Amino acid sequence: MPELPEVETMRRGVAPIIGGKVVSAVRTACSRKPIAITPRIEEIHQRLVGQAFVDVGRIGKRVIAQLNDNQRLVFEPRMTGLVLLADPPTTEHLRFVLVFRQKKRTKRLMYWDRRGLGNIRLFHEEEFHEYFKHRLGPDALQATGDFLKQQLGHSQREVKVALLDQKAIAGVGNLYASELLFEAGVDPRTRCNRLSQKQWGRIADAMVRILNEAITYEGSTLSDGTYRNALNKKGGYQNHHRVYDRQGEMCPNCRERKIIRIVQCQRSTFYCRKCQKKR
DNA sequence: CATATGTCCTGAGAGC
DNA sequence: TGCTCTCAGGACATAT
Repeated sequence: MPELPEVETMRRGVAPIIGGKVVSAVRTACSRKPIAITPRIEEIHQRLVGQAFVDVGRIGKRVIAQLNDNQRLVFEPRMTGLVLLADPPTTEHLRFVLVFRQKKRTKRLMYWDRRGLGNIRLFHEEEFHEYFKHRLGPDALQATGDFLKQQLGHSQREVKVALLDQKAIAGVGNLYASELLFEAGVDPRTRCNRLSQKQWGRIADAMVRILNEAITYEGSTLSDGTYRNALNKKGGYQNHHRVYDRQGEMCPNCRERKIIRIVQCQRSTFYCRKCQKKR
């Protein structure tokens, strides 16, 4: 499930290769029910062919490829989407292909998505800013304690649930929410409006630290093996998770209590009762 | 307005 | 073996 570190890894893999490249063709490629692509593929083809990519950026869990006429092509992988340069895990779930023809060799940027819950959107510049203005908060790597407190400090939601709200802060998903709250020593069930300034500071610090650490390992490839970097290689951070999917194991911090699993908003949360106490 | 729930989708794994 | 059922969860639509 690509969250910020996985999407950043895809971005880093793709950026140096497609920067400056001119699009020669756009294709959909899938026998399955098509994923959401906006606008229609014919219009995307007409608007992209002949344009060059000038930058590949990211906000939260989206890859944002910018063209020289300021259009933005946005990939949102959601659960199982991958942005790839190398051949995908299966040809069956390949959904979208950009072709770059150079002198001799042809390069491709592919979007592969097993479950097909992701989407691709092409925006004009103003359209892009308008669309995300009320949908996405600042990127989670920019988090500070003051900002999180200002955004979420009055919410009555449990903090782990609130951290998944992309309008407040963009990039934290279910896996890294558990990991960063463990790092911060905060009980995931604590209501946001019960958290102290100091705790918000610890949460922000842990957020930036954990996400960056996961980026250095190129993200987490879980037991289903779905997530891959742009070259179709597995990430390595799953071997460094402290709590995620480790219920029943001893807490790596106190080594006294076992990690437990609870459910919040129909999603799994993992934490240590001793190391993550309220207040 | 804030918060909670249902929905999409596929494949892995459990249970019989 | 082979079937059916449940579950995983990101973001949005709809309900409370």
